[in-house]
Amino acid sequence: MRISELSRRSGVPGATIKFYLREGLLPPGRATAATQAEYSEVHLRRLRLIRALIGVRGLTVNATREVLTAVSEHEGDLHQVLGLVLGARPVNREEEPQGGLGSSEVNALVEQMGWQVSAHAPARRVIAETLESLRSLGADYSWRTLLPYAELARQTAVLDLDQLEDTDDSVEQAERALLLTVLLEPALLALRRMAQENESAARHGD
Amino acid sequence: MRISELSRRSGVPGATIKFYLREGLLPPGRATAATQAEYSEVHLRRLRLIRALIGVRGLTVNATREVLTAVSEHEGDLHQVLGLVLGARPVNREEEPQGGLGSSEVNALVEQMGWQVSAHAPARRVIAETLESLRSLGADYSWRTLLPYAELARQTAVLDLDQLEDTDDSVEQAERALLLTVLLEPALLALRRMAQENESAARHGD
DNA sequence: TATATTAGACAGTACGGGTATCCAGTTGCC
DNA sequence: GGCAACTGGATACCCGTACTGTCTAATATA
Repeated sequence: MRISELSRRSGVPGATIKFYLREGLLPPGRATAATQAEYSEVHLRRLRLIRALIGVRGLTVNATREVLTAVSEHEGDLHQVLGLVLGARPVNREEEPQGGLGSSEVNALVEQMGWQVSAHAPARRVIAETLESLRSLGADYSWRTLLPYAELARQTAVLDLDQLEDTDDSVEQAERALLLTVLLEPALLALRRMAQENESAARHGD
Repeated sequence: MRISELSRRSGVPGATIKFYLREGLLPPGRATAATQAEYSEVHLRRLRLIRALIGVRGLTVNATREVLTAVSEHEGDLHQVLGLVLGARPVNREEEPQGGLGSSEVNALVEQMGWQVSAHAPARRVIAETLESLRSLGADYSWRTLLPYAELARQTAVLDLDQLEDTDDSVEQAERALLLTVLLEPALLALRRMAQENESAARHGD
């Protein structure tokens, strides 16, 4: 398959495919001559995955590359792949040393839940930041407010991991881990919003 | 309070405050002369909210303005405010007419849950898109796969709405609705990721 | 009156995510 | 073998977003 066919079958403009090749998101095709390369079904699949990560989820090109290379380097060790995927931040902001006032709250939350979570998990930052923001806005949120949410998150994670059990193929499993952890996120938020609308309607009549 | 004090107390650069004023995110101060305006605590509070929406959550300036004006126009009717807030999309893409194959799936899901959700809720699109993406990638996801997630989303929404009950002040309530629906989202995803890491560690040893 | 601020307008910047153009090399087909 | 059509790769360019810097006339402050 040449680039034009890849473009036609994926719906992605040729120029954009070249851009992804340049950026290292898509591995180069097998070169058959100086101006000719052969692309496979793997490329097509990868291309669709890239589009989903960038388009459906809002990952940046950099974040997408990091996730993809991490997954393909460690395919086989599901736990490790998950760890790498979980490290990906949707909106990359500069890495500050951390040490804010909210991080001890996160520790309390993690401890209360009995969770085993690495100390440098970006998710810790996110929660600390959110708590700090909420408080700077006057809301008296603490880690205790998040506890029931954490319990629901735990149940969600059980659902997630269940779906990874019934696959043996390591490549398949790695990709599925990606889909579950990263691609499902907008859908889960959307579910919550619909549930909120419904709950609000139920409580305040219509 | 003049702009420099507003800048100092909020930590936001003066030039950026002027930008928000220009963009209509921040209402203009009370003009005392041609080159003098007076800002209040309300401005400070609003400014912090803007920063949280743009910085912590990844809202665009446009989305932020829409949400803020919607909230301040309808403060008082919590259900309506919620509806307006829920309409805000994190990553604004152009509104296509919709009608994809996934939307009937969303209908099935909503019906099965017994939810009352408006037909034009953006969340429907998000779920339909996600389902279509997942399937184009070969995963055999259907609305049934999402059912248990929907149930957890319902429980989350109950938590959310509970927290809005114990406030009478309508302005306070509107702002709290904003915080809960919009600002809490990254934290909820972060909780899920930590729970996934923990669950993965528990299942596959360490 | 001298100095510092200020509001507001406008131009410029940095970055992300692509597009468009060009060109030499290659292929298919008569 | 000749020629149009296509290809891969490099470079330049474009557009939107979120600011940031500079300027100016008016005002405040000492």
